[in-house]
Amino acid sequence: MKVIYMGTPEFAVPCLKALIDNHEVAAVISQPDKPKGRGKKLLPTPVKEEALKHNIPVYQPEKIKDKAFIEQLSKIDADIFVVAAYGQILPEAILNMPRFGCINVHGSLLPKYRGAAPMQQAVIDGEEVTGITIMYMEKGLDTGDMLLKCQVPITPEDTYGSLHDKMSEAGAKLLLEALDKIEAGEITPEKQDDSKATYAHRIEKSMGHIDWNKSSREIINLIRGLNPAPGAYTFCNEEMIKLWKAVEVNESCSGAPGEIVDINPKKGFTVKTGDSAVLICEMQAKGGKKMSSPDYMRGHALEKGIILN
RNA sequence: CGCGGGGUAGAGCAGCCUGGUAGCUCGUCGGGCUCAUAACCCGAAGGUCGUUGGUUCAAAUCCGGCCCCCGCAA
Repeated sequence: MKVIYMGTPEFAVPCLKALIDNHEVAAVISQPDKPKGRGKKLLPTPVKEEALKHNIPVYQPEKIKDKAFIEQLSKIDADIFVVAAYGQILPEAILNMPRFGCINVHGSLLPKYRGAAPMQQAVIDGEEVTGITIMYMEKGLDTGDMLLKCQVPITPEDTYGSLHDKMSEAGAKLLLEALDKIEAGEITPEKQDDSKATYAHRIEKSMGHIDWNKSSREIINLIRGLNPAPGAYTFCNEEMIKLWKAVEVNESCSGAPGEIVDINPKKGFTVKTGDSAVLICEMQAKGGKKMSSPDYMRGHALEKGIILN
């Protein structure tokens, strides 16, 4: 089929690759390059970069609602639009444009986790399974009729990062299947049960501030869900440290939530939580890179009784 | 020209302001001690102090250029 693809971040790259290998990608739409990173350098989006490798025309409208741009799109006369983490809301003029409509690759099992950060939220919530939904797009946010789903398990070791990689691959596979079925006319859209809908809002950095009164499970899941970005953090002697990996310690121990209750030069240090305690495995101090907590302790004096907050 | 921190032994850090013998914790190797330990004691190896110019009798330290890493902000 002749498709127009709309996507922006790394997550949307495997889908684009799959489309290039199996269909005709007439154009790629991605968010405008923005000054990113330390020097304020203008960086292409991952999807744009991939498209350019294959000499596919890339459009980066500031606002996709722009009338002139919409007209340009219609001239391409694509069969279907495929959207994956594009980052802008499509106006109805676009939704109604292609013969087979607009479909979206979404990182959750709808109607659960509609919204911008479904994968992070699933890990933060301690879910054991999530998945991909391919759906028709309509006016509402992630409310369209569902076409195809596949499950992706979340292991206890998974982080947002590792889940993201599995999901983007699963999404690409499912997308191809969906396109084949749509073309063959052998797919039945299924309505979402709006009463079961939940929303995963955009992740903000402040969400990473650890509340040590919470349970060990909740804290560990937060750390997992925000790894590798933007990271869960706490303050130690007024200085922010990011925590990248922690495991629960079962032995009961006394102390206030946030208090360092054990120091082990080989394993790391242990912090009291609301219900038990967690051993910090990997962390990062300001200006430094990620390191194991025993490495950190070699150069920084940590003692029992210090309160993290 | 967005703001800031940093590059010193295999790892993590101190030393720099106030130039003058390369230091700490850990690891490694060798030896000793103990029923035992995140053990303890003795000894050893391991560094062109990111790179490159400059100042100086003398530069990890002061000054300039460059490379790389990281936090914030976006």
